[in-house]
Amino acid sequence: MTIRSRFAPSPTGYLHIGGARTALFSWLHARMHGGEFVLRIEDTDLERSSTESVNAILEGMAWLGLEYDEGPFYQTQRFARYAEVIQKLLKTGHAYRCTCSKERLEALRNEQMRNKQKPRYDGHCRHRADVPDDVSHVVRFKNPADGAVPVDDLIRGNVTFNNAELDDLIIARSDGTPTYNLTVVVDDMDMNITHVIRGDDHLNNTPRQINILRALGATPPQYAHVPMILGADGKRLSKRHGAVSVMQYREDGYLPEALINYLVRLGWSHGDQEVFSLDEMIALFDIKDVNRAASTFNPDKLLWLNQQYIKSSDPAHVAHHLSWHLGRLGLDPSAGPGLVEVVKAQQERAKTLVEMAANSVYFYREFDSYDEKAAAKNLKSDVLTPLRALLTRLSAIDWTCEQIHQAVVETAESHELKLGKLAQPLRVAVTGGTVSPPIDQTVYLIGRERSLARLNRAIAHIEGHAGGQA
RNA sequence: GCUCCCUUCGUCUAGCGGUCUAGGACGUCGCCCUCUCACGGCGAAAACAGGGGUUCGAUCCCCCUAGGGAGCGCCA
Repeated sequence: MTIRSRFAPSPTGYLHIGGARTALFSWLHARMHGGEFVLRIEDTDLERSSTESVNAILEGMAWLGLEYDEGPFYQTQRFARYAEVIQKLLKTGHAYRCTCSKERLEALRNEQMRNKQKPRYDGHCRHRADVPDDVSHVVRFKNPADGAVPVDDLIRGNVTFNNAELDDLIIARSDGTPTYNLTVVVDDMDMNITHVIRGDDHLNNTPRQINILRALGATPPQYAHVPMILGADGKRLSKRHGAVSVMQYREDGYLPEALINYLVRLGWSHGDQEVFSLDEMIALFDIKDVNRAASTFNPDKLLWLNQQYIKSSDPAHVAHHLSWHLGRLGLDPSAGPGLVEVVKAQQERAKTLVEMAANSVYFYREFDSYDEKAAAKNLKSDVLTPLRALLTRLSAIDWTCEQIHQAVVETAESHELKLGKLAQPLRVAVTGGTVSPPIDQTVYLIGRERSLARLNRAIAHIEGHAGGQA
Protein backbone atom coordinates (compact mmCIF):
# COMPACT_ATOMS: atom_id res chain seq x y z
CA MET A 1 0.00 0.00 0.00
CA THR A 2 1.24 3.47 -0.84
CA ILE A 3 2.18 5.59 2.13
CA ARG A 4 0.11 8.75 2.14
CA SER A 5 0.58 11.56 4.62
CA ARG A 6 -0.95 14.99 4.72
CA PHE A 7 -0.72 18.49 6.06
CA ALA A 8 -4.04 19.97 7.04
CA PRO A 9 -3.78 23.56 8.21
CA SER A 10 -6.73 25.77 8.91
CA PRO A 11 -6.35 29.05 7.04
CA THR A 12 -6.65 31.43 9.93
CA GLY A 13 -3.22 33.02 9.59
CA TYR A 14 0.17 32.65 7.97
CA LEU A 15 2.24 29.47 7.96
CA HIS A 16 4.04 29.57 11.25
CA ILE A 17 7.13 27.79 12.49
CA GLY A 18 5.26 25.05 14.29
CA GLY A 19 3.02 24.28 11.35
CA ALA A 20 5.98 24.33 9.02
CA ARG A 21 7.78 21.73 11.07
CA THR A 22 4.74 19.51 11.24
CA ALA A 23 4.40 19.84 7.49
CA LEU A 24 8.09 19.07 7.07
CA PHE A 25 7.89 15.90 9.15
CA SER A 26 4.83 14.76 7.29
CA TRP A 27 6.44 15.58 3.97
CA LEU A 28 9.66 13.78 4.89
CA HIS A 29 7.71 10.76 5.99
CA ALA A 30 6.02 10.53 2.62
CA ARG A 31 9.23 11.19 0.70
CA MET A 32 11.32 8.69 2.56
CA HIS A 33 8.77 5.99 1.86
CA GLY A 34 8.33 7.02 -1.73
CA GLY A 35 4.77 7.88 -0.82
CA GLU A 36 2.44 10.77 -1.45
CA PHE A 37 1.93 14.00 0.41
CA VAL A 38 -1.48 15.63 0.41
CA LEU A 39 -2.35 19.21 1.24
CA ARG A 40 -5.78 19.85 2.67
CA ILE A 41 -7.15 23.18 3.74
CA GLU A 42 -9.44 22.87 6.75
CA ASP A 43 -11.57 25.91 6.22
CA THR A 44 -14.85 24.85 7.76
CA ASP A 45 -14.73 27.75 10.17
CA LEU A 46 -16.16 30.31 7.81
CA GLU A 47 -15.73 33.10 10.31
CA ARG A 48 -12.02 32.78 10.78
CA SER A 49 -10.85 31.39 7.46
CA SER A 50 -9.64 33.65 4.69
CA THR A 51 -8.22 33.35 1.22
CA GLU A 52 -5.32 35.58 2.25
CA SER A 53 -4.38 32.95 4.80
CA VAL A 54 -4.67 30.21 2.23
CA ASN A 55 -2.33 32.13 -0.04
CA ALA A 56 0.06 32.81 2.80
CA ILE A 57 0.24 29.12 3.62
CA LEU A 58 0.71 28.14 -0.01
CA GLU A 59 3.40 30.78 -0.38
CA GLY A 60 5.21 29.58 2.73
CA MET A 61 5.21 25.98 1.61
CA ALA A 62 6.41 26.92 -1.84
CA TRP A 63 9.28 28.94 -0.41
CA LEU A 64 10.30 26.06 1.82
CA GLY A 65 10.07 23.66 -1.08
CA LEU A 66 7.46 21.41 0.54
CA GLU A 67 5.71 20.46 -2.63
CA TYR A 68 2.61 18.32 -2.40
CA ASP A 69 1.44 15.56 -4.68
CA GLU A 70 -2.26 16.19 -4.27
CA GLY A 71 -4.40 19.12 -3.34
CA PRO A 72 -4.92 21.59 -2.04
CA PHE A 73 -8.30 20.16 -1.17
CA TYR A 74 -10.76 22.47 0.49
CA GLN A 75 -13.19 21.18 3.06
CA THR A 76 -15.73 23.84 2.19
CA GLN A 77 -16.07 22.11 -1.16
CA ARG A 78 -16.89 18.81 0.44
CA PHE A 79 -19.92 19.71 2.51
CA ALA A 80 -22.19 17.42 0.50
CA ARG A 81 -19.96 14.50 1.35
CA TYR A 82 -19.95 15.35 5.05
CA ALA A 83 -23.73 15.66 5.05
CA GLU A 84 -23.94 12.25 3.50
CA VAL A 85 -21.74 10.73 6.21
CA ILE A 86 -23.74 12.44 8.93
CA GLN A 87 -26.93 10.96 7.51
CA LYS A 88 -25.33 7.57 7.42
CA LEU A 89 -24.27 7.81 11.05
CA LEU A 90 -27.78 8.91 11.96
CA LYS A 91 -29.31 6.03 10.09
CA THR A 92 -27.02 3.42 11.54
CA GLY A 93 -27.68 4.64 15.04
CA HIS A 94 -24.18 5.98 15.60
CA ALA A 95 -25.42 9.53 15.89
CA TYR A 96 -28.48 11.33 17.18
CA ARG A 97 -30.13 14.69 17.12
CA CYS A 98 -29.74 16.86 20.19
CA THR A 99 -31.93 19.81 21.01
CA CYS A 100 -30.22 20.89 24.18
CA SER A 101 -29.93 24.64 24.29
CA LYS A 102 -26.65 26.42 24.67
CA GLU A 103 -27.97 27.69 27.98
CA ARG A 104 -28.57 24.18 29.27
CA LEU A 105 -25.13 23.12 28.13
CA GLU A 106 -23.61 26.16 29.76
CA ALA A 107 -25.36 25.44 33.04
CA LEU A 108 -24.33 21.82 32.87
CA ARG A 109 -20.73 22.76 32.34
CA ASN A 110 -20.73 25.17 35.24
CA GLU A 111 -22.31 22.63 37.50
CA GLN A 112 -19.69 20.03 36.59
CA MET A 113 -16.84 22.45 37.06
CA ARG A 114 -18.23 23.30 40.47
CA ASN A 115 -18.22 19.63 41.38
CA LYS A 116 -14.64 19.35 40.12
CA GLN A 117 -15.68 17.10 37.33
CA LYS A 118 -14.55 17.09 33.75
CA PRO A 119 -17.12 19.06 31.78
CA ARG A 120 -18.84 16.79 29.33
CA TYR A 121 -22.19 16.33 27.67
CA ASP A 122 -24.50 14.24 29.83
CA GLY A 123 -26.25 12.39 27.01
CA HIS A 124 -29.56 14.08 27.69
CA CYS A 125 -30.86 13.57 24.14
CA ARG A 126 -29.05 10.33 23.53
CA HIS A 127 -31.98 8.07 24.18
CA ARG A 128 -34.81 10.29 23.06
CA ALA A 129 -36.62 9.03 20.02
CA ASP A 130 -39.01 11.93 19.79
CA VAL A 131 -36.84 14.70 18.39
CA PRO A 132 -38.83 16.35 15.61
CA ASP A 133 -37.07 17.36 12.41
CA ASP A 134 -38.20 20.93 12.45
CA VAL A 135 -36.74 22.11 15.74
CA SER A 136 -33.25 23.47 15.88
CA HIS A 137 -30.83 20.70 16.68
CA VAL A 138 -27.26 19.59 16.39
CA VAL A 139 -26.10 16.08 15.62
CA ARG A 140 -23.98 14.25 18.13
CA PHE A 141 -21.86 11.18 17.66
CA LYS A 142 -22.88 8.34 19.93
CA ASN A 143 -19.60 7.51 21.58
CA PRO A 144 -19.27 3.99 23.00
CA ALA A 145 -20.17 4.10 26.68
CA ASP A 146 -17.52 1.79 27.94
CA GLY A 147 -14.33 0.03 26.96
CA ALA A 148 -11.14 1.73 26.01
CA VAL A 149 -9.53 3.07 22.87
CA PRO A 150 -5.87 2.28 22.45
CA VAL A 151 -3.99 4.76 20.31
CA ASP A 152 -0.85 3.27 18.85
CA ASP A 153 1.15 6.41 18.26
CA LEU A 154 4.38 6.22 16.26
CA ILE A 155 5.96 8.82 18.50
CA ARG A 156 4.18 8.42 21.84
CA GLY A 157 3.83 4.71 21.89
CA ASN A 158 0.65 3.18 23.23
CA VAL A 159 -1.74 5.61 24.84
CA THR A 160 -5.05 4.34 26.08
CA PHE A 161 -8.17 6.38 26.65
CA ASN A 162 -11.25 5.17 28.46
CA ASN A 163 -14.48 5.71 26.61
CA ALA A 164 -15.95 6.85 29.90
CA GLU A 165 -13.80 9.94 29.53
CA LEU A 166 -15.26 10.78 26.17
CA ASP A 167 -18.64 12.38 25.66
CA ASP A 168 -20.94 12.60 22.66
CA LEU A 169 -19.32 15.25 20.57
CA ILE A 170 -21.16 17.42 18.10
CA ILE A 171 -20.52 16.47 14.50
CA ALA A 172 -23.04 18.80 12.87
CA ARG A 173 -23.92 22.29 14.03
CA SER A 174 -27.48 23.54 14.19
CA ASP A 175 -26.97 25.16 10.79
CA GLY A 176 -26.09 21.74 9.44
CA THR A 177 -22.39 22.40 8.85
CA PRO A 178 -19.96 19.71 9.95
CA THR A 179 -17.42 20.16 12.71
CA TYR A 180 -13.71 19.46 12.76
CA ASN A 181 -13.68 15.99 14.27
CA LEU A 182 -16.07 14.77 11.64
CA THR A 183 -14.42 16.40 8.65
CA VAL A 184 -10.90 15.18 9.47
CA VAL A 185 -12.13 11.67 9.87
CA VAL A 186 -14.06 11.68 6.64
CA ASP A 187 -11.23 13.29 4.71
CA ASP A 188 -8.48 11.09 6.04
CA MET A 189 -10.66 8.13 5.18
CA ASP A 190 -11.69 9.33 1.72
CA MET A 191 -8.19 10.48 0.84
CA ASN A 192 -6.69 7.16 1.90
CA ILE A 193 -4.36 8.78 4.35
CA THR A 194 -2.21 6.09 5.93
CA HIS A 195 -0.28 8.32 8.31
CA VAL A 196 -1.70 11.20 10.27
CA ILE A 197 1.23 13.31 11.43
CA ARG A 198 0.10 16.38 13.34
CA GLY A 199 0.66 18.51 16.40
CA ASP A 200 0.28 16.79 19.75
CA ASP A 201 -2.53 19.14 20.69
CA HIS A 202 -4.59 16.63 18.73
CA LEU A 203 -3.61 13.60 20.75
CA ASN A 204 -6.68 14.00 22.92
CA ASN A 205 -8.95 14.11 19.87
CA THR A 206 -7.58 10.91 18.50
CA PRO A 207 -9.71 8.39 20.42
CA ARG A 208 -12.86 10.21 19.37
CA GLN A 209 -11.76 10.13 15.77
CA ILE A 210 -10.94 6.47 16.00
CA ASN A 211 -14.40 5.78 17.36
CA ILE A 212 -16.03 7.63 14.49
CA LEU A 213 -13.82 5.82 12.01
CA ARG A 214 -14.89 2.52 13.45
CA ALA A 215 -18.54 3.48 13.34
CA LEU A 216 -18.01 4.13 9.66
CA GLY A 217 -16.41 0.75 9.23
CA ALA A 218 -13.05 2.24 8.34
CA THR A 219 -9.60 1.23 9.55
CA PRO A 220 -7.89 4.00 11.50
CA PRO A 221 -4.64 5.29 10.03
CA GLN A 222 -1.31 5.30 11.85
CA TYR A 223 -0.90 8.33 14.06
CA ALA A 224 2.16 10.32 14.99
CA HIS A 225 1.76 13.30 17.26
CA VAL A 226 4.70 15.67 17.15
CA PRO A 227 5.49 17.83 20.15
CA MET A 228 5.02 21.54 19.96
CA ILE A 229 7.65 24.24 19.67
CA LEU A 230 8.05 26.69 22.50
CA GLY A 231 9.36 30.23 22.54
CA ALA A 232 12.45 31.33 24.42
CA ASP A 233 10.40 31.93 27.55
CA GLY A 234 9.20 28.34 27.57
CA LYS A 235 5.74 29.43 26.56
CA ARG A 236 4.03 28.84 23.31
CA LEU A 237 5.84 30.39 20.37
CA SER A 238 4.48 33.82 19.62
CA LYS A 239 5.28 37.11 17.96
CA ARG A 240 7.12 38.22 21.03
CA HIS A 241 9.94 35.86 20.14
CA GLY A 242 10.66 37.65 16.95
CA ALA A 243 9.35 35.40 14.31
CA VAL A 244 6.39 33.21 13.79
CA SER A 245 5.63 33.50 10.12
CA VAL A 246 7.83 31.43 7.88
CA MET A 247 7.88 34.22 5.33
CA GLN A 248 9.30 36.59 7.89
CA TYR A 249 12.47 34.53 7.68
CA ARG A 250 12.71 35.19 4.01
CA GLU A 251 12.49 38.88 4.67
CA ASP A 252 15.08 38.60 7.40
CA GLY A 253 17.57 37.07 5.01
CA TYR A 254 17.35 33.36 5.68
CA LEU A 255 17.82 30.65 3.10
CA PRO A 256 14.87 28.24 3.06
CA GLU A 257 17.16 25.23 3.37
CA ALA A 258 18.65 26.70 6.54
CA LEU A 259 15.20 27.00 8.09
CA ILE A 260 14.34 23.49 6.98
CA ASN A 261 17.55 22.16 8.47
CA TYR A 262 16.93 23.98 11.72
CA LEU A 263 13.38 22.73 11.91
CA VAL A 264 14.25 19.12 11.24
CA ARG A 265 16.80 19.16 14.06
CA LEU A 266 14.19 20.41 16.46
CA GLY A 267 12.92 17.20 17.96
CA TRP A 268 14.84 14.93 15.65
CA SER A 269 18.50 14.02 15.30
CA HIS A 270 20.84 11.56 13.74
CA GLY A 271 23.84 11.07 15.98
CA ASP A 272 25.95 14.19 16.15
CA GLN A 273 25.14 15.45 12.69
CA GLU A 274 23.92 19.02 12.50
CA VAL A 275 23.81 19.83 8.82
CA PHE A 276 21.63 17.77 6.52
CA SER A 277 20.98 18.16 2.85
CA LEU A 278 17.44 17.48 1.75
CA ASP A 279 18.50 14.14 0.32
CA GLU A 280 20.16 13.16 3.57
CA MET A 281 17.07 14.09 5.52
CA ILE A 282 14.88 12.03 3.27
CA ALA A 283 17.24 9.09 3.57
CA LEU A 284 17.74 9.28 7.32
CA PHE A 285 14.49 10.63 8.69
CA ASP A 286 12.21 8.30 10.59
CA ILE A 287 9.12 9.60 12.29
CA LYS A 288 9.70 7.07 15.06
CA ASP A 289 12.89 8.88 16.02
CA VAL A 290 11.11 12.14 16.76
CA ASN A 291 11.34 13.18 20.41
CA ARG A 292 8.36 13.23 22.67
CA ALA A 293 9.17 16.42 24.52
CA ALA A 294 8.43 19.94 23.34
CA SER A 295 11.46 21.90 22.26
CA THR A 296 12.40 25.53 22.51
CA PHE A 297 13.04 27.58 19.43
CA ASN A 298 16.58 28.92 19.42
CA PRO A 299 17.07 31.86 17.04
CA ASP A 300 20.84 31.86 17.56
CA LYS A 301 21.26 28.37 16.27
CA LEU A 302 19.07 29.10 13.27
CA LEU A 303 21.26 32.09 12.55
CA TRP A 304 24.37 29.95 12.76
CA LEU A 305 22.89 27.39 10.41
CA ASN A 306 21.93 30.12 7.99
CA GLN A 307 25.51 31.29 8.04
CA GLN A 308 26.70 27.76 7.35
CA TYR A 309 24.42 27.54 4.37
CA ILE A 310 25.39 30.93 3.03
CA LYS A 311 29.03 30.00 3.41
CA SER A 312 28.89 26.60 1.81
CA SER A 313 26.13 26.85 -0.78
CA ASP A 314 26.75 27.22 -4.46
CA PRO A 315 27.40 30.95 -5.04
CA ALA A 316 24.94 31.02 -7.90
CA HIS A 317 22.25 29.73 -5.60
CA VAL A 318 23.00 32.33 -2.97
CA ALA A 319 23.16 34.98 -5.67
CA HIS A 320 19.67 34.06 -6.76
CA HIS A 321 18.32 34.73 -3.29
CA LEU A 322 20.54 37.74 -2.76
CA SER A 323 19.20 39.53 -5.79
CA TRP A 324 15.77 39.56 -4.18
CA HIS A 325 17.21 41.41 -1.21
CA LEU A 326 19.20 43.81 -3.36
CA GLY A 327 15.99 44.60 -5.11
CA ARG A 328 14.40 45.42 -1.79
CA LEU A 329 17.17 47.93 -1.21
CA GLY A 330 16.38 49.53 -4.52
CA LEU A 331 19.62 48.32 -6.06
CA ASP A 332 20.09 47.20 -9.62
CA PRO A 333 22.28 44.08 -9.67
CA SER A 334 23.33 44.84 -13.21
CA ALA A 335 24.83 48.17 -12.18
CA GLY A 336 27.96 46.62 -10.74
CA PRO A 337 30.06 43.49 -10.55
CA GLY A 338 28.57 40.07 -11.23
CA LEU A 339 26.39 38.86 -8.38
CA VAL A 340 28.10 35.50 -8.20
CA GLU A 341 31.48 37.19 -7.77
CA VAL A 342 30.09 39.39 -5.03
CA VAL A 343 28.62 36.38 -3.28
CA LYS A 344 31.94 34.57 -3.44
CA ALA A 345 33.59 37.56 -1.80
CA GLN A 346 30.88 37.94 0.85
CA GLN A 347 29.94 34.36 1.64
CA GLU A 348 32.17 34.11 4.65
CA ARG A 349 31.14 37.38 6.17
CA ALA A 350 27.37 37.37 6.38
CA LYS A 351 25.01 35.56 8.64
CA THR A 352 21.99 36.63 6.65
CA LEU A 353 21.28 37.77 3.13
CA VAL A 354 20.01 41.03 4.54
CA GLU A 355 23.42 41.58 6.03
CA MET A 356 25.13 40.56 2.81
CA ALA A 357 22.99 42.91 0.79
CA ALA A 358 23.59 45.79 3.17
CA ASN A 359 27.33 45.14 3.03
CA SER A 360 27.32 45.08 -0.75
CA VAL A 361 25.61 48.36 -1.44
CA TYR A 362 28.83 50.16 -2.42
CA PHE A 363 29.32 47.72 -5.28
CA TYR A 364 26.16 48.94 -6.91
CA ARG A 365 25.68 52.52 -5.89
CA GLU A 366 27.77 55.52 -4.95
CA PHE A 367 27.79 56.25 -1.27
CA ASP A 368 26.77 59.72 -0.17
CA SER A 369 29.26 60.20 2.61
CA TYR A 370 31.92 58.42 4.57
CA ASP A 371 31.21 56.72 7.80
CA GLU A 372 32.19 59.51 10.15
CA LYS A 373 34.37 57.60 12.55
CA ALA A 374 35.99 55.65 9.76
CA ALA A 375 36.93 58.80 7.86
CA ALA A 376 38.17 60.56 10.96
CA LYS A 377 40.45 57.67 11.79
CA ASN A 378 41.64 56.62 8.38
CA LEU A 379 41.41 59.53 5.98
CA LYS A 380 44.09 61.71 7.49
CA SER A 381 46.82 63.73 5.93
CA ASP A 382 49.51 61.23 6.85
CA VAL A 383 48.20 58.85 4.21
CA LEU A 384 47.86 61.49 1.56
CA THR A 385 51.19 60.76 -0.03
CA PRO A 386 50.84 56.98 -0.03
CA LEU A 387 47.30 57.22 -1.36
CA ARG A 388 48.46 59.44 -4.20
CA ALA A 389 51.20 57.00 -5.00
CA LEU A 390 48.72 54.19 -4.90
CA LEU A 391 46.41 56.06 -7.22
CA THR A 392 49.20 56.40 -9.70
CA ARG A 393 50.09 52.73 -9.49
CA LEU A 394 46.52 51.55 -9.73
CA SER A 395 45.99 53.67 -12.79
CA ALA A 396 48.73 51.81 -14.57
CA ILE A 397 48.11 48.16 -13.79
CA ASP A 398 46.07 45.41 -15.38
CA TRP A 399 42.87 45.20 -13.37
CA THR A 400 43.35 41.87 -11.62
CA CYS A 401 43.25 40.90 -7.98
CA GLU A 402 46.90 39.91 -8.11
CA GLN A 403 48.09 43.19 -9.54
CA ILE A 404 45.94 45.21 -7.18
CA HIS A 405 47.28 43.23 -4.28
CA GLN A 406 50.82 43.79 -5.43
CA ALA A 407 50.23 47.50 -5.89
CA VAL A 408 48.89 47.90 -2.38
CA VAL A 409 51.60 45.81 -0.76
CA GLU A 410 54.42 47.52 -2.58
CA THR A 411 53.06 50.98 -1.98
CA ALA A 412 52.79 50.23 1.69
CA GLU A 413 56.34 48.90 1.76
CA SER A 414 57.86 51.84 -0.06
CA HIS A 415 56.25 54.22 2.43
CA GLU A 416 57.24 52.03 5.36
CA LEU A 417 53.67 51.38 6.31
CA LYS A 418 52.26 48.19 7.66
CA LEU A 419 49.77 46.78 5.21
CA GLY A 420 46.84 47.66 7.41
CA LYS A 421 47.87 51.28 7.58
CA LEU A 422 47.29 51.61 3.89
CA ALA A 423 44.63 48.97 3.28
CA GLN A 424 42.20 50.42 5.75
CA PRO A 425 42.32 54.01 4.42
CA LEU A 426 41.92 52.56 0.94
CA ARG A 427 38.95 50.56 2.15
CA VAL A 428 37.28 53.63 3.55
CA ALA A 429 38.06 55.48 0.34
CA VAL A 430 36.40 52.92 -1.92
CA THR A 431 33.58 51.65 0.29
CA GLY A 432 32.89 54.56 2.59
CA GLY A 433 33.24 52.31 5.63
CA THR A 434 35.54 49.94 7.45
CA VAL A 435 34.03 46.61 6.52
CA SER A 436 34.54 44.76 3.28
CA PRO A 437 36.12 41.66 1.79
CA PRO A 438 39.93 41.61 1.48
CA ILE A 439 41.02 44.91 0.03
CA ASP A 440 42.31 43.60 -3.30
CA GLN A 441 39.06 41.76 -3.97
CA THR A 442 37.02 44.72 -2.90
CA VAL A 443 38.83 47.13 -5.16
CA TYR A 444 38.80 44.63 -8.00
CA LEU A 445 35.07 44.09 -7.77
CA ILE A 446 34.25 47.76 -7.49
CA GLY A 447 36.06 48.17 -10.78
CA ARG A 448 38.78 50.39 -12.12
CA GLU A 449 36.77 53.43 -13.01
CA ARG A 450 34.80 53.55 -9.81
CA SER A 451 37.78 52.75 -7.61
CA LEU A 452 40.00 55.42 -9.09
CA ALA A 453 37.23 57.99 -8.91
CA ARG A 454 36.59 57.14 -5.28
CA LEU A 455 40.26 57.27 -4.49
CA ASN A 456 40.44 60.70 -6.03
CA ARG A 457 37.48 61.75 -4.02
CA ALA A 458 39.15 60.53 -0.84
CA ILE A 459 42.33 62.41 -1.62
CA ALA A 460 40.30 65.54 -2.18
CA HIS A 461 38.48 64.87 1.06
CA ILE A 462 41.76 64.72 2.98
CA GLU A 463 43.07 67.82 1.28
CA GLY A 464 39.91 69.63 2.25
CA HIS A 465 40.44 68.64 5.88
CA ALA A 466 44.20 68.94 5.83
CA GLY A 467 44.42 71.41 8.69
CA GLY A 468 47.88 72.01 10.04
CA GLN A 469 49.48 68.80 8.82
CA ALA A 470 51.85 68.54 5.95
C1' G B 1 -10.89 20.33 38.63
C1' C B 2 -10.63 15.91 35.43
C1' U B 3 -8.04 13.09 31.40
C1' C B 4 -3.70 12.59 28.57
C1' C B 5 1.40 13.87 27.52
C1' C B 6 6.39 15.49 28.78
C1' U B 7 11.31 16.05 32.06
C1' U B 8 20.03 14.91 30.10
C1' C B 9 24.44 21.35 30.06
C1' G B 10 21.04 28.27 29.29
C1' U B 11 19.11 25.96 24.30
C1' C B 12 18.88 21.72 20.44
C1' U B 13 20.35 16.92 21.37
C1' A B 14 23.63 11.78 21.77
C1' G B 15 22.82 7.91 25.11
C1' C B 16 18.83 2.55 23.78
C1' G B 17 21.74 -1.61 32.14
C1' G B 18 28.21 -1.79 32.76
C1' U B 19 31.96 1.44 26.92
C1' C B 20 29.49 7.81 31.26
C1' U B 21 35.33 10.79 35.29
C1' A B 22 27.73 11.63 30.35
C1' G B 23 29.50 12.93 23.85
C1' G B 24 28.28 16.72 19.87
C1' A B 25 26.12 21.52 18.31
C1' C B 26 24.41 26.74 19.29
C1' G B 27 25.37 30.46 22.73
C1' U B 28 29.01 32.27 26.51
C1' C B 29 34.25 33.03 28.11
C1' G B 30 39.63 32.70 27.04
C1' C B 31 43.78 32.15 23.43
C1' C B 32 45.65 31.85 18.23
C1' C B 33 45.25 33.50 13.02
C1' U B 34 44.49 38.55 10.74
C1' C B 35 44.59 44.72 6.03
C1' U B 36 38.75 45.65 8.23
C1' C B 37 34.61 42.53 8.99
C1' A B 38 34.43 37.69 9.06
C1' C B 39 35.97 32.41 8.33
C1' G B 40 38.91 29.11 10.76
C1' G B 41 41.85 26.62 14.80
C1' C B 42 42.61 25.43 20.04
C1' G B 43 40.74 25.44 24.99
C1' A B 44 37.25 26.35 29.29
C1' A B 45 32.82 26.66 32.22
C1' A B 46 28.02 24.14 31.78
C1' A B 47 23.24 18.73 32.52
C1' C B 48 21.06 13.01 33.92
C1' A B 49 14.26 17.35 38.30
C1' G B 50 13.69 14.87 43.45
C1' G B 51 12.61 10.36 46.22
C1' G B 52 11.81 5.29 46.39
C1' G B 53 12.34 0.53 44.27
C1' U B 54 14.20 -3.72 40.51
C1' U B 55 19.35 -5.29 39.69
C1' C B 56 25.85 -7.44 41.11
C1' G B 57 25.27 -2.58 38.64
C1' A B 58 21.03 2.48 36.76
C1' U B 59 20.90 8.57 32.59
C1' C B 60 18.77 4.12 30.58
C1' C B 61 13.36 -0.44 33.65
C1' C B 62 9.01 0.31 37.46
C1' C B 63 6.40 3.51 41.13
C1' C B 64 5.60 8.12 43.62
C1' U B 65 6.35 13.43 44.07
C1' A B 66 7.41 18.05 41.89
C1' G B 67 7.48 21.06 37.68
C1' G B 68 5.88 22.00 32.59
C1' G B 69 2.32 21.28 28.52
C1' A B 70 -2.19 19.84 25.94
C1' G B 71 -7.31 18.72 25.82
C1' C B 72 -12.10 19.08 28.16
C1' G B 73 -16.41 24.63 22.34
C1' C B 74 -22.40 24.50 17.74
C1' C B 75 -12.74 26.53 17.02
C1' A B 76 -9.64 23.75 14.30
